[in-house]
Amino acid sequence: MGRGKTEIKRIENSSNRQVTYSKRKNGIIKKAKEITVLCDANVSLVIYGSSGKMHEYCSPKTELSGNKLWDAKHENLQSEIDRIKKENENMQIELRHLGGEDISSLNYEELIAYEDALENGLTSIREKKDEIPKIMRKHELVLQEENKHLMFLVQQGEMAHGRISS
Amino acid sequence: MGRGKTEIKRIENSSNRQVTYSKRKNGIIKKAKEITVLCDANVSLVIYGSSGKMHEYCSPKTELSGNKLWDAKHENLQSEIDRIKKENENMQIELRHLGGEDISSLNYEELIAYEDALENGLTSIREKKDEIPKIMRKHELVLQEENKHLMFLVQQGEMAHGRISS
DNA sequence: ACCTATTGATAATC
DNA sequence: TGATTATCAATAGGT
Repeated sequence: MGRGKTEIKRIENSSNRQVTYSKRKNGIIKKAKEITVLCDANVSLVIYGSSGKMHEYCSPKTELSGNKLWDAKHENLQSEIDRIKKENENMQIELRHLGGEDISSLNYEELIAYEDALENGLTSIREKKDEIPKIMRKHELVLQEENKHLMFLVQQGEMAHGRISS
Repeated sequence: MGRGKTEIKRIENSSNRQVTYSKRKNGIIKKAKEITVLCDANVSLVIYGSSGKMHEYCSPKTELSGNKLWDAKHENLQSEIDRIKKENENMQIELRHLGGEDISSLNYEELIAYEDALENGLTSIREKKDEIPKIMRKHELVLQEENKHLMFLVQQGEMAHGRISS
């Protein structure tokens, strides 16, 4: 349309192409708006010009179920990632500090705090560790008792069947 | 366009609306294709008719940089979140273990490993901690020396001006 | 669905 | 860029 029929093929002249792009982009957006109003339709339209500029149109109802929703979701995800990464980093630093690494930057108070934390942890771990042999010993004793009992029952059983125990 | 000017407002007659929707939808998709070819543009277009049917057009290059890319990006982000969360959780558990919490489930070997780790960390931290008073002491000595020097200079200056030092 | 009068979009030009 | 206009393209309404 316009002065002379237009073949649908790439416009080689760069500035012509830019002009046509701009005009037609507006045309499409206008039509999108129109069909939205006329027909109760929902339209989500994104146009990337080769110039790099992006234009978009979303009909009102689509705004929350189309691309923008995705954008929002994206941002949410990204910010969640950032938050978790931050958390992660802090924990890594703390773990390294607890391991005695990268502690040059710590001041005296921080060092004492870590010392306390490590001592407390060590105490708890050692308590638990030292409990275990005792528990194992208990289990051993219980098992030994049970063994004795079982052996007694076995012997009784054999005697009741008139066998001679070996 | 057509027989009589068309006002841009909702078409109340349902079947007319449907017909117009269908025609204009095709028109928009055609225009989208045209701008794609003519101007090297990328278009992502989704139209939801009120009838519930959805139509879409993506220019070839957009197919990988438009909605589908977003989908992929979503998946990437989601999996990154999962990965980091996992990492996070592990670190939290380790931190708690190092603090002597939630250690009931640990076996003897693990307890010993934590004990070693805590001892090593404690050793490093204590070394650093014990260094600090020494460094401060050094600083103090240097400052004292400097003080002495300065006082000497002050005294000399006062004498040169014929004053009597108090 | 097809047809065509008519409006709308736009290519060329300034 | 923006405006103009001759032309082509899209389409509203009728069949």
